[in-house]
Amino acid sequence: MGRKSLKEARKKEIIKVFYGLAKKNGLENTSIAKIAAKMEINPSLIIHYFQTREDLVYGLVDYILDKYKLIYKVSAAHSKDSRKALLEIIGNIFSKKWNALFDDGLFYGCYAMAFHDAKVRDLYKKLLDSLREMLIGHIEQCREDGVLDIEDVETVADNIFVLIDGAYFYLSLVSDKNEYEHRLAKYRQQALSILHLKELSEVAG
Amino acid sequence: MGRKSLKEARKKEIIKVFYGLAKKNGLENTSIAKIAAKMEINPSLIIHYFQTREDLVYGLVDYILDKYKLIYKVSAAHSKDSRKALLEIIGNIFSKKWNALFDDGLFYGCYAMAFHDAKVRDLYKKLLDSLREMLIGHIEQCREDGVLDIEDVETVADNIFVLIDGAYFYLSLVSDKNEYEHRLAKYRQQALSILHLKELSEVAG
DNA sequence: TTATAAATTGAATGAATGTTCAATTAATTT
DNA sequence: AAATTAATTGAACATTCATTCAATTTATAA
Repeated sequence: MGRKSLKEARKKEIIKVFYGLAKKNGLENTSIAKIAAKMEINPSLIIHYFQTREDLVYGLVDYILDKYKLIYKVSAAHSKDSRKALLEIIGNIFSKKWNALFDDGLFYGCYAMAFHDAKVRDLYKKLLDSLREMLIGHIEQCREDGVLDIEDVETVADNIFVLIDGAYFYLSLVSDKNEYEHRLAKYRQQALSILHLKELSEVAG
Repeated sequence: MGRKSLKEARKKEIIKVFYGLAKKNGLENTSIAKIAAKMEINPSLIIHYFQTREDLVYGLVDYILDKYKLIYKVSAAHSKDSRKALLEIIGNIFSKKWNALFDDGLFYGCYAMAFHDAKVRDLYKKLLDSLREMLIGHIEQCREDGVLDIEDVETVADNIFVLIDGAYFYLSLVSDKNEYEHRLAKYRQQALSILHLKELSEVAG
């Protein structure tokens, strides 16, 4: 009996507001009090759900990494065709839509925490490793299906993986829209070149 | 007349202590008071030299980016031989010594600030662009000297540039020494492959 | 030695921080 | 209706924060 718990839903609400404010003003300028003010609730309610600010930040990191994971999602339509699946992933990764859906500033802000917080470090490490494994899996599948001419799958996957991180890193500073798209296209090309593939025109959406 | 100014030297001292503390505890956990305590001086002295905390942070960013620039330095010995100069740069970049000399955590922490601070953004953008230009210059020189078989210099430079950023990004999370060195070697190999060069055994130090 | 200018201290400020605890309000079950 | 459980508030806490200002110490040149 008693009232039914809103715990999980409420925690997510709080983290979303946290995310929004931190995106605008930076992680270091976003306090519990400010989140509470924005939500028009009492600061102690936030502490009620997350016992400490530290836990709240861990929640944000989870939230951010979950979003990041989406970049590697494959649509059901291509899940049977390994070649199309891989091309979709490459196409997705090097598409400008992430610019709107995902905030790089927070991604790097939280990443910086990994250097003095073991828990954050583990979260990032595990995520990145799982994404790389996923990429290896897709490429391996393509090779088995005979649609990809590659010797060392791991090395190829690794080079693409690093290309992604580096591309995202630099692109975050490019504000000119045309330059942004131009570079994005170049990086995609480079990814395909690493895979020994030509430019993709067949796979759209 | 009057006392001679220690301003610049003192500012640098303060920033070095700032750097040291922020490296250990994170940027967000390093206050003016803590820096002052570590130096056994009065907090107001720090404000005397840097008018606001904001300015102090800008000073730190400058300091960090200056260090980062060193990665691209070419020793005098190789400055006449474009091929050796390029190989030295590649060798330098993908060497583990930066792990000790340079703190990636702060680099990313400050980088995150670029997303909501125009000044920091400009500092990073200008530095990265100048480094890329530098790389283009070296590669272009090699091509002119006929020691490099490359069509599109800018694209090649860009791909290496992005490889560097991506490599640094992921390597920051690799704590196992053997894996670290193994990956580093792989990334260097990939850089040379982009340049259409074989593994370098001739250039040491 | 005296004037000068910079270095440095020390005390004080108000605002914001994260966190606590007890009290109250609002659902849901018996 | 009564009991129960969770949501939420509100007041208070000690700490820390960046910053201020006036006072003092210290070095240098005239």
